[in-house]
Amino acid sequence: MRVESARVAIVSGGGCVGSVPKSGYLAIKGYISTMIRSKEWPPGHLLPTETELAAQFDCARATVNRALGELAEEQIIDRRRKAGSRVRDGRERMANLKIQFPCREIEAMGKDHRYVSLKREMCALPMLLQNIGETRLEDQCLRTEGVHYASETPFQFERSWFRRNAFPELFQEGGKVKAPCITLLEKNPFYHGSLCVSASKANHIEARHLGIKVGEPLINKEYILTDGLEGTPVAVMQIRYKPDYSISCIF
Amino acid sequence: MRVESARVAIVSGGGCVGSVPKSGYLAIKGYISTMIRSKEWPPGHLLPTETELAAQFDCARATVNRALGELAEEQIIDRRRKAGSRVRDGRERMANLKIQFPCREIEAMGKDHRYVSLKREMCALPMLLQNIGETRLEDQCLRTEGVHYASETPFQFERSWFRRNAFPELFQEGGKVKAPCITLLEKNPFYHGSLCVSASKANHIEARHLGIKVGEPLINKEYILTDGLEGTPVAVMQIRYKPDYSISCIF
DNA sequence: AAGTGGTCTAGACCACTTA
DNA sequence: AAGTGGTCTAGACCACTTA
Repeated sequence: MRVESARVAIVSGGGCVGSVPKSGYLAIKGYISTMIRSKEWPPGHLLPTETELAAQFDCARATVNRALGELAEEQIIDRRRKAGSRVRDGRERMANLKIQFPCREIEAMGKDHRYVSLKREMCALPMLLQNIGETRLEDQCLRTEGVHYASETPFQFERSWFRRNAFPELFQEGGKVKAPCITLLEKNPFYHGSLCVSASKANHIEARHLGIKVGEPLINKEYILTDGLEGTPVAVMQIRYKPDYSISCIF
Repeated sequence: MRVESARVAIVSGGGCVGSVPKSGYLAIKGYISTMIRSKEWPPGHLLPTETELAAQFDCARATVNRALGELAEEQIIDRRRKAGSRVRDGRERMANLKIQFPCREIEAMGKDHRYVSLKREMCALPMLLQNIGETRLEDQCLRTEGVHYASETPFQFERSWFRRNAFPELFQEGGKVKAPCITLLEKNPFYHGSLCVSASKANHIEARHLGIKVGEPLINKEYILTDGLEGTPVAVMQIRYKPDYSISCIF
């Protein structure tokens, strides 16, 4: 009975077609979304208080609080104590971008993943892996280059650096060399870090191994991975894609 | 007293340094995060039930439910009724990417935004703006080209298409031409849509207006905007950036 | 000082999923 | 049939912010 009255409020309030909310807090969320997206409540508009909405939907304030909390997390509204909830100006939005390491990205396309190692050498710690304020620079680094194949087609050129004391197992490998990303994921599937997307021209090595011409545009992803507990940067992965590759997301 | 016991559990449970949770549900969240990120609970591990955690932290089950609910939303754990909560294998992550229209992106850098219109012409509806299953193709389209300046430096080359019946105001403009994105944001700040990032070579027009050489790599963003209430595609914006531009996010 | 959101409690009923 | 998570209630106390 109570839920029914909320549903009626939605349909009459905004004409939200085809989305029947299953439960109370989603009904409230849908009603408010509709009011905002139909511009009945424009940016800057002050929403009713939680208490008022609870009365309007004949539900507990906690239910309203959940609905408004999710809308705030989705950056549709701004909430401040005493000041109330306001419709945001929607000029900045967030989209969800999927983060996938090379091996996983190829598997997700339904293709076989194969890694061909081109280079493995020790080097000094690059700037990107140096902690801010860090004085001990004695730590060594493994620099790798290799190509990831998606079912016999070269798909990604990878150039990476791994801090030695974070990945001792990478320095003990003999025989067939595994893709570095596989070792990473086996070690810790919950890395945090940053991703930077840019464009560059293919140099001779990249062009040869990706099967394109020198100077063709490449899309680059550069991951900087940090250790989950301490936040120390432990690895840099630079991944280059042929120009037919693109990155998509919805918002 | 109750909160205190939860805090003790965190510190002893995982050695989470420097992050003192302010309230109960964050304490529980922090404890579980630490157990997972320290690999004490590996991927696939079955978490205690909500009831067990509520007893352990001496709090209500709703408090545990909030903590677990947020961890599920962050894709750290998977939750299923009767089956319980399990640690996810972390091979796919999500990062938040900021969506900013050209004018807003330049303002956010603290620079002045100026738009120079290069072309405005009518054309047929491009494929990208055709609704799936749509039969009425009589709708016309405005095609624009222009450059966005960030304090006198050309920053973005924009090529866009706007469905006429969605943006009648764009077709009535006289005098100085506003940047299309400004008209869009004034009309509706809450567009949904998709973003596709790719790379290409600068052609003559793009190179001349961005002040770079023909053939230099560009980063492209292509937005397809849909109407908030009906989901119809109403505009396509192709934005090209010089190769010194990059897109960053954290995860 | 007063209003508003943030969080928590103790209990409830239900939905879903597995055994 | 039984266990688990999903959601809701009615009430409470507190934190923050504005007037």
